[in-house]
Amino acid sequence: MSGNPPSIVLLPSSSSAASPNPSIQNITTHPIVRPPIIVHQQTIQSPSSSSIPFKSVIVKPYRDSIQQALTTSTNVDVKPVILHSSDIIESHQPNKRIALDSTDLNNSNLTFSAIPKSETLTTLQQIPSSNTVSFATMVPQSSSNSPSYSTLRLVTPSTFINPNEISTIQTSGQQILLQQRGNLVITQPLVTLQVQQDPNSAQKENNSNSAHFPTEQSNTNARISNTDYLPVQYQRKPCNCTKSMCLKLYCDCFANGLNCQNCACLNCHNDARHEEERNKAITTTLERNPNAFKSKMYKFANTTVSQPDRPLKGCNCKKSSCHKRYCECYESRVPCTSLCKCIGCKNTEQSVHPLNVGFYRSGQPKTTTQTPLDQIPRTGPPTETTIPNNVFNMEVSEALATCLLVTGQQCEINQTSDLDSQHAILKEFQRCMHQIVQSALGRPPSSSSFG
DNA sequence: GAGTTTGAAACT
DNA sequence: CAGTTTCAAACTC
Repeated sequence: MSGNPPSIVLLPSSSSAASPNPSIQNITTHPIVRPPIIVHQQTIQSPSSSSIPFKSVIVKPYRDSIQQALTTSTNVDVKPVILHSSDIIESHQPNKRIALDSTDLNNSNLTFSAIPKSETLTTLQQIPSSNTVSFATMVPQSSSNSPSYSTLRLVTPSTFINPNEISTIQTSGQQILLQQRGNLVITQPLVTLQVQQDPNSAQKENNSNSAHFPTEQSNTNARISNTDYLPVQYQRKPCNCTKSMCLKLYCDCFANGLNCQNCACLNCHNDARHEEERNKAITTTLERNPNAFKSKMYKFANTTVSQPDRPLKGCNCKKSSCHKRYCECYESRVPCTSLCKCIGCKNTEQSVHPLNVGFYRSGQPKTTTQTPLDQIPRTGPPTETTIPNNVFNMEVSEALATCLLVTGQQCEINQTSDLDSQHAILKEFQRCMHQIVQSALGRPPSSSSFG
């Protein structure tokens, strides 16, 4: 498509009046979906710069991030979406995923920007990039006049990119989904928007909005297509509810604050078509359980102060020894705590996944060979010299490994010498570690580069 | 794939 | 609040 890139303007969900411009479809945000969660913000220079280091690490766990996005306070402005009539929205392809490597991130226009509280508008734009691959860019609208904007820190990039799958904005009935679903960006629940049709042309059911934002594709990008390389825990499991209409917490989709998509459920009301009913159910559920839709298990280990990321409840297992996925603690890969009422528990700090061992270690190093990390005191809240014990969870470990793999692959592609490759990987490791620690300390990572 | 087991959520 | 029922997922065969 030629002309201006399509843009989506997020406006408060309350201002759902039809646009005065008849050529514009009005779309309001999903009532419970908040703006993209910003784990850390970084002010960077103009998005036109191709040297922006977009690749970063989100320390927050996937689930927690989503839930925080869904339940976070409303003090950030949310604006409805405005689609230009000329915009084309691609039909929804639920399992479509996109993964990008660091080159793509560094060379593309892909950024996810924070909406500073002072900002009133945020624009979601799709900008054709110089290499003919389009990415979604979400920038404060004022950025056109401003030399800087805030950037959402992205989870580390995954390995491959399939140019055929670079369609960043999709619809599912009344939903627009931004689906960069590598293990780098968890945007779907964060930028799930509900379409509200122009009243003049509204039909009772919004079925198959088949337009799509055009996606320029590069045939020169010969990377491997693979939609299923994501770790299982990053992939959304379709629910199979038959009786709950997917409006009870039994339904994982509902419990995670997501609409059902590509699920095998029967009589599903957990979708945009039943928004009213769904909202009612959410209200009811929250009345009954104010902690619903929040992460139950995630916690900062070894901290005594109450904080939002501590587990909100414990499990109640009797027969599984807390070693089956029935156990929510086990499934969340956290050891059972004093909050649990389980019997015969074997899900202790000593028995968690090896990759999480460092995570729940209670100050006793496993070996006598201490690393500098081992010497970091592990009690109390994070300070200048300490970090929370749960920094190196599975997600972060995998993200770190992926970063290093990507770096290695790039060296291979560039036919870098072994020595230089080693150097590059070490530098990447250093950079990741720095970011992880910075994130753990609750600071925006420094923008200075290591190289 | 069907049936059973399990534990969370819902209900009383 | 405690006991029971319902539910969907995990598990077993």
